[in-house]
Parts: sequence; structure tokens; C-alpha cells
Amino acid sequence: MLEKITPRTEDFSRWYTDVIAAGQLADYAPVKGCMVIRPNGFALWENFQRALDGMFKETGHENAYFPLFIPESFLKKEAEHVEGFAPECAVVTHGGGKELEEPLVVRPTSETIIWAMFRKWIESYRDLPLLMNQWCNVVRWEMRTRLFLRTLEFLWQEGHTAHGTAEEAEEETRRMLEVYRRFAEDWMAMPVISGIKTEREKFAGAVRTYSIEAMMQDRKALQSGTSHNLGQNFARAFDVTFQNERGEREFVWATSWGVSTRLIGALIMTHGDDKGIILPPKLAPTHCVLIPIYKGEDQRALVLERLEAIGNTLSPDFKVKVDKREGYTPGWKFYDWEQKGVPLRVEMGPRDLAKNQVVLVRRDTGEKIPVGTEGLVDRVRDVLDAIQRSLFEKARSLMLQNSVTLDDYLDVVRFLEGPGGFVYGRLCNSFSCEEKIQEETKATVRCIPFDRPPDPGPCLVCGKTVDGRVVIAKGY
RNA sequence: CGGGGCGUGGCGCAGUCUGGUAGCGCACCUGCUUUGGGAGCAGGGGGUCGGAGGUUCAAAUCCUCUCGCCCCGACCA
Repeated sequence: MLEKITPRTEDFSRWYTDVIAAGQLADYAPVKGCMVIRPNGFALWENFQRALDGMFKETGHENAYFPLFIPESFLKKEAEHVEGFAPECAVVTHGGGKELEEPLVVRPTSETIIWAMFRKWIESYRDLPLLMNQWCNVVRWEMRTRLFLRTLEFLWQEGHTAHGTAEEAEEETRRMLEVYRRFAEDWMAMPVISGIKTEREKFAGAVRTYSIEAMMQDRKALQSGTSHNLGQNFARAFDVTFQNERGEREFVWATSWGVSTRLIGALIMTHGDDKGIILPPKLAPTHCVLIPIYKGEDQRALVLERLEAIGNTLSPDFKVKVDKREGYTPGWKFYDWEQKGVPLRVEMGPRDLAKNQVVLVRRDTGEKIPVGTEGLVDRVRDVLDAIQRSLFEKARSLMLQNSVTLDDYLDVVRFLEGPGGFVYGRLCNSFSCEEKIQEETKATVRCIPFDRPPDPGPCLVCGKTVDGRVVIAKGY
């Protein structure tokens, strides 16, 4: 269980897999490209789900569940969509010992089957908006996989909504991206850039795709959530119409949006250090781990009794664990819980007992803070809040320090050849200009940020005048 | 699919070139002593050496075939 973690500076991708193994977050499954999410990882995912699901409900969405299997013909109904997904689909051809009349695709995403159902449910403008979400697994047959970031099967949430006007659909698309931004920043303590995807990078079948992009510690970008305005593409493909207030038939306007277990990978690569993962307090399955320190049987009984009492005073407000395991030294336990990313350690030994205090140790900074047992709940809350804030600030300064504004094409190439980061550069929204940058640097346009100031100038590649800058970076 | 690497107790490896019947570290079990940053000693359990076939008195080791995994490239949340 306890292994040494490769330092980030030595080999970032090995560091990443080491952190996952050491924290017992996931393991490789017997099926190539698939993973097992272990209890430590799944507890995290459950907290992600809880927080996100609450926000979905607040914005009026309801959960439902649609089938894993999709008739192959459904997928083929939307031209761009099938083109985007067909190569990475798993297809079931046999069932019950017989070849199926029509193959069933294992969902890579559920637009098609959901819109086949929306057709039955939507008749009038009174049925709109229809705001739905499902938590499920999807399968995409990827060539190269990495734990949490890209596996054949992954868990996610997919929202699907239907609206009566283009404006409402656009509002919904932006609203849900904003929900993702808030989740990333307020809960995960992960700063992101919100923006619109280029034509080249948008979702197959969408009119517009928005995303939130985060910078990992290796300075590569990770798309952490997407929201699509699907226009009337799926309504047309599945013939979903409604009667408006004036009695006219119209195609419905659609959106879809999702985040996945990839966010766990994002969390690891945003906050982790050479000791392992660091969990932001707002999402940590365990906030505080209490570790007793003693010599001999008598002390053990005294310290444990006191520590249990402290655990009880903390447990109404925080998720607390008392590590009573015997046969392990305190030092061993420190490392163990650090690898698991628990934000706050509470130590108590004979010296603390005498002074009626405990020692709080921050996972993120290692700082040791002796505090009296009086008013401990408030102190713990303060320290956890401080950790949450400081994780965000640290990540934000990494992103700012590694973002540059460049106007010269060669400077961009040179920057991306080095340690890299985010380039704010001018690029027109054409396939060919973006392709040229990608061919030469492996970087792509991550997004066209919402909050970009007007800053007209020539496109880095073709020289055509554009009115502002985009974010260019290597991505996952 | 192209390039590279690796399959030997749970994990990490040595042994392979030069055949002689399997070893080390960690982990695990028992006991005693320990416990403020990965404890020590003693004892113990666990492997048909990825699989199949062949050569040989004898194969982890040599030959043939096969299967699997990891890493690096082209696509993706």
C-alpha cells in the first residue's frame, strides 16, 4: 500500500498514476482501458454528485434514467453526431445466443434515445421547458486511456433540455456552464476559464459548445465541463415539434451538458503534491483524521479516551475519523492519511494531554497549529476554510503565472515548445488556422473566453483582423 | 494502428547471456519490545516463473507460436 510517489518534476504522468495508487482512488481493471473506482475515489465522486445534483435541482432539473442500449439506427439520424461518435462506439450484435436483427450501440452519450422519448412527451409549449438530467455510465472506445481522464467506460451526468425558443436554449446552455464554473471554483477550488469552443472543437451535432478549462500543474489544459446549444438539430432529426401560443408547429430547441469522473483527475492534477492528493475541504469525504500518540498501555488508554471525546465534539460539524489502529507508528499514519488527502490532521499525545491542547496539521501547507481544546470546533472550521481558500489561490496564481499574451507566431511556437501554459493570442475561427498551430505545436484553441476585452488585431496565422484573443494551450 | 518496453509469491525486482529444479526488498501472519514523521528482533505462510508446444537426462533460462499489460505518437469528456 505505502509506496513512494514519483516527484512531479521528474515525471508528471507517473506522478499522477502513483498518486492514484497511493491514495487508493482507483485501480486497473482486468478489462483493458477500464478502471475500478475504489471506495476512496468513489466517496469523492459521491460528494461531487451530491453538490452538483443540488445545483441541478435548484435550477429546476429532474433526474431520470434512460437505457444503456441505443438502437444503431437512432445514432445515425443526426449526420454530424453519428460522424463524431461512430468510430468510438461499442456495438452489441448478439443477445440470448442469437444475432440481433438490429445491433445495439452502448451509449457514448444519450441525445438520440432521449430525443426519441422527448418526441412522445412534447406536444405543446405548455410541456416546455423540459429539464432533465441523468447520472449514468457511458462507453467510448478510446485508443489510449488514463485513469479518470480517459477510460473506455466512465461515469458522468448528462443534462438534456428542450425549450420553446432559441433564446431560452441559449440561456440554459450558459446557465449550466455557469453552474459548472461555480462548482469547479467554489467546491473543487479549481479556477477555470469559461468560454466558447471553436468550430473545430465543438461537439458533434451542436450549434455551439461552451466549456470550462482548467490549468493542471504541468501547465496543460483540461476541459472540465461542457455545455452545448444543440439548436434544432436533434428536434429535426427526431421530428420533435410543439405547438406555440399562436397554434403554430415549431421544432423544439435543445441543450445538453455534462461533467464526468474526469473531474477527479482534474482535482488530483490541480492540488496534488509530491505526497499525494490534496482534497478541498468542501468535497473531502473525511475532513479531520485524529491520530493518538502514546507510550505504553496507560498512556494509550488516556489519550484514546480524550481523543474520542474530541472526535465527538467535532463530529456534528465535520466528518471525522479516529485512527485507533495498533501496530502502526504515528509517523506511519501521518504518511498514510497524507496520501489519502485528508485536509486536516489532529494529533494528540501526552504533551498535548498535559496542556489540554491538540496539534492541527494542514495537509496543504504542512503547517502545525497547536490549539486548546476550548473552542476547537470554531478553530477547525477556520482552518478548513483557510485551506479551501488557499488551494484556490495557489491554483489561480499558477494559472496566472503561466499565462502569456503573445502577438508573434514564432513567439507562440517557442512558448509552447518550452514548459508551456496558456497563450492569449489572436486567431480567427477557421479550421485551417487552428490546424496549422496544432500541427506545429500540438496545442489547440481551448476556448474563446467570455470575459475577453476587445483587442482587435491580426490573426496569428492568416493575418485577418479579429476582435480579440483566444486561449491556446496543449490539452489533455 | 505505428514505435518502445515488460510479463518470476499481493507489489517492486534479481536470476535468463553461460540450462542443474527459485531468491531478495516491501507487504502479510504470530509473538515480544516499540510508538511526537514511514519501528526493531525472532519465527512463519505464500510462486505449476503469462500460456501452449518443442529441444534436453534436466528448462524461469534455449527454440517456435500465442496471449496480455504498460509507456510514447494520430482522436476524445
